[in-house]
Amino acid sequence: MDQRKERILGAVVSDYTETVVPVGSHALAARYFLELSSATIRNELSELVDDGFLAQPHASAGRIPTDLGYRYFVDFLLPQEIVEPPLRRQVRHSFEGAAPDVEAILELAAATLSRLSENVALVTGPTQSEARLLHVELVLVRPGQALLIAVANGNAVHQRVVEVGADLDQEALSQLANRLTAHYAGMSAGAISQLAAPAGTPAQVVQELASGLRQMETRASLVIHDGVRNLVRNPEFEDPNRLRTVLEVLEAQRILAAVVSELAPRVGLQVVIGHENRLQELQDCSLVLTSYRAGDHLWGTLGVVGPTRIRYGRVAARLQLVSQLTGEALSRLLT
Amino acid sequence: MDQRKERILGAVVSDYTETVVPVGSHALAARYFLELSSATIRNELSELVDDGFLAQPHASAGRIPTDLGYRYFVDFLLPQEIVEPPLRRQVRHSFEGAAPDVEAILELAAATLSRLSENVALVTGPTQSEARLLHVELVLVRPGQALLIAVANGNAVHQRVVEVGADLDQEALSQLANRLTAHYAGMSAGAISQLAAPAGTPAQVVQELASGLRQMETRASLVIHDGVRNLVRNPEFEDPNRLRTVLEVLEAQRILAAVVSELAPRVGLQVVIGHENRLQELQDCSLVLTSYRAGDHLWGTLGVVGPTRIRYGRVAARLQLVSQLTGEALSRLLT
DNA sequence: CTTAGCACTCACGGTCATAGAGTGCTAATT
DNA sequence: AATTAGCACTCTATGACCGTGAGTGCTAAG
Repeated sequence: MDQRKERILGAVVSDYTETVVPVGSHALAARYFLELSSATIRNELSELVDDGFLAQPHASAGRIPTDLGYRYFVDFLLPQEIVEPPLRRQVRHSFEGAAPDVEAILELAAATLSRLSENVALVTGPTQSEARLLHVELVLVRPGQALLIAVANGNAVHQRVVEVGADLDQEALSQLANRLTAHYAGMSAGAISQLAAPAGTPAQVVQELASGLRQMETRASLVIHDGVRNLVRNPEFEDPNRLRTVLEVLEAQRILAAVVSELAPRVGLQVVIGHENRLQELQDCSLVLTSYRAGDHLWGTLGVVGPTRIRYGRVAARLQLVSQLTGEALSRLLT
Repeated sequence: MDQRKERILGAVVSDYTETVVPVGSHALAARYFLELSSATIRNELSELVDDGFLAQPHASAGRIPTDLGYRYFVDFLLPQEIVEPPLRRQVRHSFEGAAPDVEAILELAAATLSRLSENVALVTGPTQSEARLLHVELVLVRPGQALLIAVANGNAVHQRVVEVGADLDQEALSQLANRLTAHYAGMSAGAISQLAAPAGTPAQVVQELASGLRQMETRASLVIHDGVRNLVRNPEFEDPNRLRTVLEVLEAQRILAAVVSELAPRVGLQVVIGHENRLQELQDCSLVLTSYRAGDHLWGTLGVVGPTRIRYGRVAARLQLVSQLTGEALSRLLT
């Protein structure tokens, strides 16, 4: 793969990405290679097809990149784009004005990312490597039932109604909660389930403390998405069946969570192109993923879903901006 | 509007609803009116067009109902459908197995409703006519900052980091929380903001208590939706622009919340057909809305969005089933 | 009031021809 | 040896044309 071939591949990718029209030798010569004739470019194109980087929709059409072509482009030719400073400022500003609430920040991230990427944005909730119990509270809601509130580091709160002895009044519950706080403070889910509970603690309470902490650790099962409206603008999704296939995945929380968590990069950028997706339903799509981090132990995934001809360079730059701002916003809130 | 005309209108609505093909006099005669000739039906159809209940896509095509036609159908001709017992049982069963968590139940409701209606489902969070404070807790997260936790009736919990005096330790915070609980217990947001706070209470805490309660009262601003994948199956949304228009509303939380809360029926069924929608973007859609209630003071809205030729009878029946089960599930959890 | 009959309308689908973009190959050029 | 001009060929997209058939409205008879 010599340099000229790379330039041509790059030109085809850029051009097709913007126009969504198969690009021919003539157009290339005119738009990108004033110094070459269309015949020369034809020869190169022909070889790029042989090598699997390009394809022809039909014999007398221009070329479009294959998934392999995009892969090469992403791995070796990706232009380092930057987010225009005015846009950058504007986005930063909107994150600074975000409501101090985890959900609100995640939603802002999704909305912003879908706007900036002009595609579908995915955001997972923050995952904590190890949630530690800070505080326990029990509030009587009716005889025999109390609302258990567990607070962990990172301001995570878990609540659940539990059964308690019918003879316990609010006074007794508060005392019990204080004992539990003293007993378990600073512990993780594993430690809690191993340590014997203080005398008189209802069984369900301890169970719920541990499982609550575990839930806090894996809020990543929550995947929010935004920007489906952008998807339908792409000519490749004019076919209702294709669109439906993708929508089915996007709306299936579990599947989506599995896909994202399988791919989630701890650091840096992860790009999955078309057929590289394990999920058949996503084989017309590309994913661009990265992670945000808030503090040392808290992190989540941010991603963009679009057609394989998505503008990788631009999307990557904007994704990284949003990831950084999301991390910062959550840090301010949680640590 | 005599009875025969009504029958014909009903037949056109039913037929078009199922086939999505303009229905002609001949087809009507053959399928629904064996005793009448197509010529007679033609005369009636022609009058129904004059009256505004039907329309013709073009001069030599069959008839399709207008919004007014659907309105008449819904108001006077709607068949009382019932949900088939096996389906009913199956749905009831899935609600019985729902996780004891408000969000989980609402999501189950949305998923179920979109499946049963074969359209887009909308669900708002429960609104409380008047939230009353049950319990206050303050947890030190770092010097000068504490996590304020307010518990109201209906197991509603609000949390927020607030600024407190840097000299307060956890001990002092707990005492303060106890005083606040004693001081404000049983009060609504309005009452709290009027009553003077106990000495030594940081200003932000009282403010936050009141605004937290108000937020609990109006969790209706949360509207979740599911089943967009069903939307693209409808031939009327094959046009990407139409689809996009609707998607833009569905993805705009605020707008959607405004639409739903404006229409939300306190009781019974509310149907909005095509142009009856205030929002221009929804003029190709119909909404079918009802409310669910959990206990005496807690209620929310459930709805279906589909094309104007949605099967009103069937959707209404299924919507009411889901509404009932949602209410029951939330009641079990919250009261 | 209903219906048979009839002329008329119009979308739909198929065929056909044309235009134009694009290719691959060959031979000439540098 | 690489590049390019030239040319024949391929294939799609577009638009014109036309027959078919579903459906209508109107009229006159039952």
